[in-house]
Amino acid sequence: MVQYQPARLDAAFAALSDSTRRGVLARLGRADASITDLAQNFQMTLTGMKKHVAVLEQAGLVRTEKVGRVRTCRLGLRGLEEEAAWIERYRKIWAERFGELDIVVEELKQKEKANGRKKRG
Amino acid sequence: MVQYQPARLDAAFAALSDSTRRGVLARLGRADASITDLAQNFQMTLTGMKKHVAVLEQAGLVRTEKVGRVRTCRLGLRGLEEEAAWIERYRKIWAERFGELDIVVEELKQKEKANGRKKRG
DNA sequence: TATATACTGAACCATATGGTTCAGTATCAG
DNA sequence: CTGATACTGAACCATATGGTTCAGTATATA
Repeated sequence: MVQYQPARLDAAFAALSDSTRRGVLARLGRADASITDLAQNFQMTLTGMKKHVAVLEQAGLVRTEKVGRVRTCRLGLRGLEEEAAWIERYRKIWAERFGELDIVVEELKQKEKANGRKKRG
Repeated sequence: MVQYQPARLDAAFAALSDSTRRGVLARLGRADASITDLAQNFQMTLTGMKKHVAVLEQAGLVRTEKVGRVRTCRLGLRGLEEEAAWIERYRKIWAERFGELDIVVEELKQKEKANGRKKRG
């Protein structure tokens, strides 16, 4: 059983609720970047970008390290396991509640392709 | 390819960033409820709960209908497909970037069990 | 040493959020 | 008609958010 830590989920979902921050995550997925890099990339002041990075850092999604003048930003050590788990749980509830199993089915199709015959036979 | 609508993701993730609202979704997953029900359930004024419901409604996660005096709240017509897709995409990037493929592997295990032989052979 | 670069912190601003109270309006029960 | 119930809207409050500018500090470069 996954144990949900409310404050953690709060922080992560809040961090993800801003398109600039989602963009920063995508950007850092391609390569590490300095605050200056990110600020230029998203057309924002250094100070503004610093704040976004701080939000991502507090949510554990980004970590940073300052060497000399430059603070390098990288993807954080944790992924989005809890968040994914929460959402998946919701999606199952939702699908059950509506009896519209399309979504779940679509997801399971690949598995079914493989295992389906067992049941069919 | 999934097309991401920033404003929609903003609204949904923002809606999910509050534990009361996540609780409301879980609650509505079990059964429809009135504003009064929810307010009692989460120890809050009607007005306060109304606002939370409004946030969820705007994000498309809840829909409501007023009959007589009572506004009944139900799960919305859309699930969290986009949000799940965004998170899964991030998780893949994250896993690739770290070379720690455990997460992806764990997810793909079932599929691989099925399709693996094709590649192996 | 002088200058440019990279960040940082404080202060400010407008708006949003999460909650409240209070004063309604609308509906249902008798 | 009377009263209770269920919601609604306005107003208020404290705090957070997303951004800015401005004035630093620290580091690299010439």
